[in-house]
Amino acid sequence: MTKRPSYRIGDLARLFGITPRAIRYYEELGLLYSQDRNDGEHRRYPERVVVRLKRIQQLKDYGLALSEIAELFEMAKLDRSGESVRNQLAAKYRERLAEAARKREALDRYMDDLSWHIEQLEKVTDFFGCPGAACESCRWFERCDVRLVVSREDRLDSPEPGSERR
Amino acid sequence: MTKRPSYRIGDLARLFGITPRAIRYYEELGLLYSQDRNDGEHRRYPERVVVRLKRIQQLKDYGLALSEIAELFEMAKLDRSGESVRNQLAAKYRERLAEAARKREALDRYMDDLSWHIEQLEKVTDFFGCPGAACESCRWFERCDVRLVVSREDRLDSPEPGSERR
DNA sequence: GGAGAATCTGACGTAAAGGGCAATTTTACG
DNA sequence: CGTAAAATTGCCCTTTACGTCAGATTCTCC
Repeated sequence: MTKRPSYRIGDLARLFGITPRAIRYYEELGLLYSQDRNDGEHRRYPERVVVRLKRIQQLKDYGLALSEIAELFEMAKLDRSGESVRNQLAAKYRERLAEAARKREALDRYMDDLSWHIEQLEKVTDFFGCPGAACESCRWFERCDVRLVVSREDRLDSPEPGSERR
Repeated sequence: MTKRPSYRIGDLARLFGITPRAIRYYEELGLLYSQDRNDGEHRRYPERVVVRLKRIQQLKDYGLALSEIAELFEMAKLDRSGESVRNQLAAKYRERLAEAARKREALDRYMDDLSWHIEQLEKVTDFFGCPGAACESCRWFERCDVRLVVSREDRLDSPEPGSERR
């Protein structure tokens, strides 16, 4: 009967800035285990779960879904040496890293595009003439991707869709 | 009765690499309008919607939710001059840009972190001893965030949670 | 032992952007 | 005209990570 300190669900929730519901959910998914208890008794968590929760948060932050985290933990149970867990985890990390790199590039392009559009919005005086008549004199014409899809004689896009004016 | 060419839903779908369902959904959200028709008739879209769809895809790519795109279009209807639409759009874009910048920074930190963890995984031999005994001699100790939360005498986290072995 | 706080279980709800039927109709083509 | 392809409406389903009750029970503290 070692009187090791144990946590109540609310303590953990506060400690990690999450709700009890989330913790129960993790437990439901098998990411976490509370100590044995009988029906209706409040959960008690050993200190270990603090590490677990921290790890869950880490992995979550690194973009793993809870199901993936569960897999890793499952694997860890079967693999006392830690060898394949480590490999798997490293693989996942590398995967995420590559993905992050892609995202970064996309983000860069995105920002570049946004900047361009902002600039354009500031300079283009005839908003509804774009795409349309304004294209003729548009200095962005070559970069414009709307143009590609639009035939010369098309007019304004915006006002009144199928509307009454004819 | 000008016989202007009009699109069928499937044409548009193919043209934009989306499904007819998606197009109907856009229409349902008021992002798109087809020409008047009676019950059960197939939808016909004027050429204009090609521009619309292109724009929707652009805005979507730029991270706007469909609801936001709808807002913009709504605004455009009320504002023939295009002035406030332009401002609003520019504001949204700037917002997205700032957000993207934040994301980029976060992404950089994230990648840095991931790299570190990968490196660590490759070097740390005692996976389950981390955090735990291995902390004493861990060369990453200072960067470790698990340590912050773990008391000295805590042991392995991974194998067997509340388990049978004692 | 009693008040009040914390927690329990169970079930349903949410958001976003469509996906996937199914039964029926419309349209295009030869 | 007959068929086959394409569309129609309506409605429920999906995913993820919880949120949000509600009513009952348990814990803590005085």
